[in-house]
Amino acid sequence: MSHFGRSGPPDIRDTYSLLVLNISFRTTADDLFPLFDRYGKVVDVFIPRDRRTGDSRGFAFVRYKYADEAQKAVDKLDGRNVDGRNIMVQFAKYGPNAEPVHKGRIVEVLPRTRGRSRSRSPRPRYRDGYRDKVYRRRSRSRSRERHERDRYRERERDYRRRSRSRSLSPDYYRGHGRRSDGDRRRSRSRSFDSVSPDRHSYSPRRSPTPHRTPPRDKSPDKGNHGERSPPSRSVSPRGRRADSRSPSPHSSDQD
DNA sequence: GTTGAGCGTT
Repeated sequence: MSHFGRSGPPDIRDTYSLLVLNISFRTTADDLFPLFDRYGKVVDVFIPRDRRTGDSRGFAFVRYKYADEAQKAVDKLDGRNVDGRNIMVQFAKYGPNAEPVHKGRIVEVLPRTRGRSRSRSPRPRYRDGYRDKVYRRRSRSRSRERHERDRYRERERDYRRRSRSRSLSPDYYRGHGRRSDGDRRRSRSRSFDSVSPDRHSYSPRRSPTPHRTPPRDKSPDKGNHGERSPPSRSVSPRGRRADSRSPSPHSSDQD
């Protein structure tokens, strides 16, 4: 993977994750590591990739050991041109396990409310004017949507596979599940039978569709047996020999 | 050969 030869997350006990966006598709973790390691102790650099193609998704996660170094890297590497692309470095908002992240650090969720939980105002953790350069375009690429949907679909598929099939609600089959062709065909046939029973009740021996004239040039057994007729005279009753022959009929008429 | 908003893995 994009790790340092280690499988899975190395250690996220006290690491600060930075989200690096707008990176090139060919930028690897090895390319970002020396760049980010210059501003602090980089614990791990991870670049999510597609499980099918294996291509980078265009963003990476850089985990620092200290918050101050991470902040410095954000302030320094944010907007820096890397591999011909201006990257956007910011603190990760969500952890790998969908856990809330505060300042790049995974917030420890306490099972029990500590005393009285005072409601804190959702003040922006970022400095003023920071999000001004994070705004993106409205339109998105359709190809990305397809990838995202595939990812989610794959994730759902994996979840379904692990989960019990009996737990699936009937609504799932009603919405996504597709009836077999037999049921659908039967349903449609019944509908047609109810609407117009005379339309589709045609005798099999009867041929409502007359056989179209078969190609004459392709049926040698039609009547050409024994008598060979030159295609330049007998055939083509309409008289299109001009096309069959040379574009100069008056010239070849001599022969 | 392409794409370009976003939040992560054995």
